[in-house]
Amino acid sequence: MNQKFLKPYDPQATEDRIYKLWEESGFFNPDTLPERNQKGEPYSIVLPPPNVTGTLHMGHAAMLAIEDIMIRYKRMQGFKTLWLPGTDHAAIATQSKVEKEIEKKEGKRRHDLGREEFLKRVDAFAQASHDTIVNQVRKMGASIDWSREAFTLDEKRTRAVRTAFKTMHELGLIYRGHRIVNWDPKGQTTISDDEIVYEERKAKLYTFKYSKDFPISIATTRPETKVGDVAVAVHPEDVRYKKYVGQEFKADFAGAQISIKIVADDAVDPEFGTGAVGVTPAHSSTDADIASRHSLNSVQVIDEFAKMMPGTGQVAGLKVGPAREAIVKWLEESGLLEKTEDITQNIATAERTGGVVEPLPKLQWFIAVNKPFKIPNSNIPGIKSGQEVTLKQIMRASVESGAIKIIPERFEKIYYHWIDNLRDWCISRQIWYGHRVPVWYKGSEISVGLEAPSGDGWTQDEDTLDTWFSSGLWTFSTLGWPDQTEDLKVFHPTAVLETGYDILFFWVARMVLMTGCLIGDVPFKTVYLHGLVRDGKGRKMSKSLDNIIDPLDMIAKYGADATRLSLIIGTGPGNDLKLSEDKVKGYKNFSNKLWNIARFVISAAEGERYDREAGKSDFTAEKVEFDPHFSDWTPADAAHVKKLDDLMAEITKEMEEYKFYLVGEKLYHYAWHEFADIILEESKPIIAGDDKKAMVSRIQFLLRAFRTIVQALHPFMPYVTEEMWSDIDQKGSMLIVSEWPK
RNA sequence: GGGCGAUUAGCUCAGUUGGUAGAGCAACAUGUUUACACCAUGAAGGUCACAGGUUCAAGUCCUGUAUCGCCCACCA
Repeated sequence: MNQKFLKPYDPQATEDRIYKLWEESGFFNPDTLPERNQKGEPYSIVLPPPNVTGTLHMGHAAMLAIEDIMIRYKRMQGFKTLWLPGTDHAAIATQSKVEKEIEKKEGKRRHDLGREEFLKRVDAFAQASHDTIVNQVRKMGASIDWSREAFTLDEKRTRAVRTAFKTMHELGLIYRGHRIVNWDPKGQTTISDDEIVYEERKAKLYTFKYSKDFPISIATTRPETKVGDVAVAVHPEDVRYKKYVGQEFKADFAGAQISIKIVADDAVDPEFGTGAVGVTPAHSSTDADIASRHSLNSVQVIDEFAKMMPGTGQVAGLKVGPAREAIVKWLEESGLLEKTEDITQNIATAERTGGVVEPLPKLQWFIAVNKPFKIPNSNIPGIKSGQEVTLKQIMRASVESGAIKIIPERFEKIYYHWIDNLRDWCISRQIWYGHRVPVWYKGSEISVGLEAPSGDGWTQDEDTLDTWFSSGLWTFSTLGWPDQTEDLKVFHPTAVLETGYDILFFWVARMVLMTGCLIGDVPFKTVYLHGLVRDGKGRKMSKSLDNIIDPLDMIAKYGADATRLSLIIGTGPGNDLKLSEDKVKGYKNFSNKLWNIARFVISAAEGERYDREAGKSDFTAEKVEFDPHFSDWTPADAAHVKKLDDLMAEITKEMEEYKFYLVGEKLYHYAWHEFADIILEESKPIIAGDDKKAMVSRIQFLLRAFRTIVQALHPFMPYVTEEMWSDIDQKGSMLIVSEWPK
């Protein structure tokens, strides 16, 4: 017996060595898998690319553990498996992180460095961050194909992004428009609807009239925007105001000359406030909608720095805050203010910077989600090639038809709800780090393409694309699209997308949109959503709470296998997981338990027998070699075999149902409390006894059961199982490609 | 305002189509016996949030309530 079994299992001395063996074996790469897998059906997963903003956290560790389980399980079953890694440039997140760092160290801002120099700095940061991440992914034991690694901002992906932009522009789905966007004055960029976080804040609701002779009072929480009002909207059936509809009034509002038309619109709730709304088309998308229905013009009164623009009377040049106070003061002094109430309202803030979002009219690029277009080709059930559809319909049909299954199912409802509320997606950003909008201008000419048009005088759009635009292409841009590569043919659509439920809209829905539009297919057949990893008390892990558990720390202390198990057991899909260090520690003990089971089983097979009288053991007894076809079981062993077979059938079914938490727990329980506690204990007298048939039968069973346990546990605990395999299976094969026990 | 989820042993969670409540951890007692003290053996621990209903039978199905959590939303 290998002497290593005489000491407790040491993950530190094992894991890096084993990972190297796997990498050298070529089994991470579908092209160099054994014959059996080459002939197997393709099974592919793309890794949700971690942001190159720093290091991986427990959430990433959980994601890696789950995906590695899926891939290793399918690989053992003989599928042609591909798990494709990559990283995400994460545009605004990375840019602001580097910006903060530079400001802290050098006191400079990005404009002090200039676009080119600043981007060099970001690239350097991204590279360093990338290296850290790759190292962490390896430490987790991820059986991932590094030869196909991708980056959302590398050359190939740039070509994919530009091709996607050009194609969607030609289809009429990408357009440039002057529309109300969510402007983040702090980050100085537009953001999408999904990047808004609503915060509940106390506010004051002011009721007032524009002027003494104005017939209707209105209520607002933002008096400063009222210098941009062009109308007052009332409900068409509201008897109080019916008589005024169609009339127009002029007023001097705190020095600003405004003209207000009374319009009737269904969007107005007659029960709220005074039942009349001051319409500010330039600074509210609701109001912009009302304005467009009544052909009203729009007056912008707030600029990109959240300052009042010229022409706004006495508040011109003030920030919105002071401007609000000034207007309220003016209303009071003029005797126009009728009521001030305290209310709580949801205020829109930018997720990234925390800045209060200012709706502004701006010229930006959008993706039209409600515009019908002829889809060139489609494999999506219910949508025919050449049919007129909208992107929303594609997104809905992909899931409704069952072409995509979301686990857990309840997220399907949430997904539909999101689609129903979806508005055109603003994709241009006023930041530097990212894919530059592939559009060139020369005077009034516009060119959309893969590269600058020939000829002088063309300048490229200054803006970059929302990071989710490139992530949306991820399942196929990583496989070589727009080229019709072999990888694309074989591995797309991917089998499963496994990711956190928090990016269902940001990412999953966008992938469905982009893939449906550009490939005419679904990006994946199954979506498996995992939850958040919280601390032992159920709180989010954060720096300020100082409760962060670092995956690398856990791996160093207890090993990657234990860390992985702790992230799998005790949680189902879509549920948050509470993790404490004790939990990880418990599974470290399990690694060692397996180690000692190996020691017992191997030594028994090798003929070690304890001599009670002598008080010591020797290796003089007959050796028993594992026989996969052995059938001469004693009744007791036949019962054990049956039970083991039943267990395997059960867990194989549960693996297919993605119930990894159950499988992990059942294997843990069987190995420890059935196999070790009961079967091993009762084996001791049988092995040492005189009944040779019973002895052989029992040792055959021990070998068989232990091999099965090790194989079935391999997806969950790859390191310790692989390390033991070479001592269990003397043929020199590797566990990673051994056949899943049925 | 709309929607979703959770509530089962001290803690973390299972509980498949309704059929006498299960695991792990922790705690308790005991013990160094021929794998393992990163251990073993043993015992203990639950009005399945609450109230109704359907049923021969409900943790499971229906209705309602409470508490906690999450998501969505252009009541100015």
